[in-house]
Amino acid sequence: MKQTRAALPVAEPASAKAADKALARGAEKLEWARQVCREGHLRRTPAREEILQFLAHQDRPATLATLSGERRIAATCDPATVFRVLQKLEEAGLVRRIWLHERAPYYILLFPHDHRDYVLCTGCGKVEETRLECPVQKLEKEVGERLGYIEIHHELGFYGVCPDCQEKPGTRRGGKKSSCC
Amino acid sequence: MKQTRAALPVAEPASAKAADKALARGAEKLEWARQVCREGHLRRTPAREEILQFLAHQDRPATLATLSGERRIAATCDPATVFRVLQKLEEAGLVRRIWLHERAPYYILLFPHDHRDYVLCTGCGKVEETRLECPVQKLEKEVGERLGYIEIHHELGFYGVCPDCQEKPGTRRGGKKSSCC
DNA sequence: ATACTTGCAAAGCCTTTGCAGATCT
DNA sequence: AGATCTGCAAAGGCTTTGCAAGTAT
Repeated sequence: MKQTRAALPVAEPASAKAADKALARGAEKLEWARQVCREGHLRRTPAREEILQFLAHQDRPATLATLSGERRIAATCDPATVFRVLQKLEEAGLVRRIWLHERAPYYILLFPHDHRDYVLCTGCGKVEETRLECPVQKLEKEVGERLGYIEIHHELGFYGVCPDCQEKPGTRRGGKKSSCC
Repeated sequence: MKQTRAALPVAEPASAKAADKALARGAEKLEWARQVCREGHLRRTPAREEILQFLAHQDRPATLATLSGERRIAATCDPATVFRVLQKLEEAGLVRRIWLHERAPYYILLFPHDHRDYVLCTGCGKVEETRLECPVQKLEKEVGERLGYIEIHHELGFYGVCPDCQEKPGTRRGGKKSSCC
């Protein structure tokens, strides 16, 4: 499943308008992230800047390999640094590590009120976001009350075979993964 | 977070009656699992038998380490065998590998119509089941239709700080994990 | 000036695999 | 007999860390 590790292509926005919007949103996130860094007394370094830029403009979880492999980040710093930057960002509450379907952790930016759920292809490992209303948010409170947990959040992942993989053989459950996407 | 790796204690049923019920359900699952194995022409070996017994009576995901460490399984076979047995069971559709909050995969038995959602403590790593109605099942179809995926399933995990960890220091986000439970 | 960051290289942690011998059907 | 399993030991893949040098404040 090499594909999972390679840089995930950012989905092409449907229109120029949508592209503008996505860019604006990315800029907004980036600004927020810088602000939080400042408040957390994290120094502004090239590595952090590049990583935050990437995360802010990427609407899906990224692995360490994805990040380290991304051209601009790779040109700026070492993979170990990427790891440590993410670690710091996590401590600062900017980033969260989640586990989807691989041994490798995925990282997401925790922009406020920006919860997303994902769909993963069990064939090729592609990750997309559902773009559906998430029905679980309100359940969190209930879980907390019944079991006594606090500071609750959730992660919801859908797993299935994507259209591309459906056309290729050898992609089914338990079989070896294909590399279509 | 050593606790995650050690054998997870099976929750004490509230009453003798509940205990009986849980046992009966475990037996039912075990019978089903054996049946599927037979149909899949998987040989009946001590290792498989022990592992299936454990999974059938355990209502929460178990890691390789948990399984390999369990007394009866450890006495029966080698960790590499546990790994391979689980691999085979996964291919046969009896077991699924899921990723919760650690690099290590968790394994669950896929007893039909037995979907569960979990709550994980970000402090100590404890895993419980929510015992709440899962509202996501019906969303699966929608996700499939919109994005063209087939053979969809989902995994939903809640993350928070459990009651035990709330009493201990150093358990908060980004901090080092405690070992209370 | 000094505390935080980074690169490089090495260490770790678990999973995963090869192979020869044991087992199940 | 013949295909499957298993143990042991070694290989792998990625994350994680130590240390000395570099850099932001």
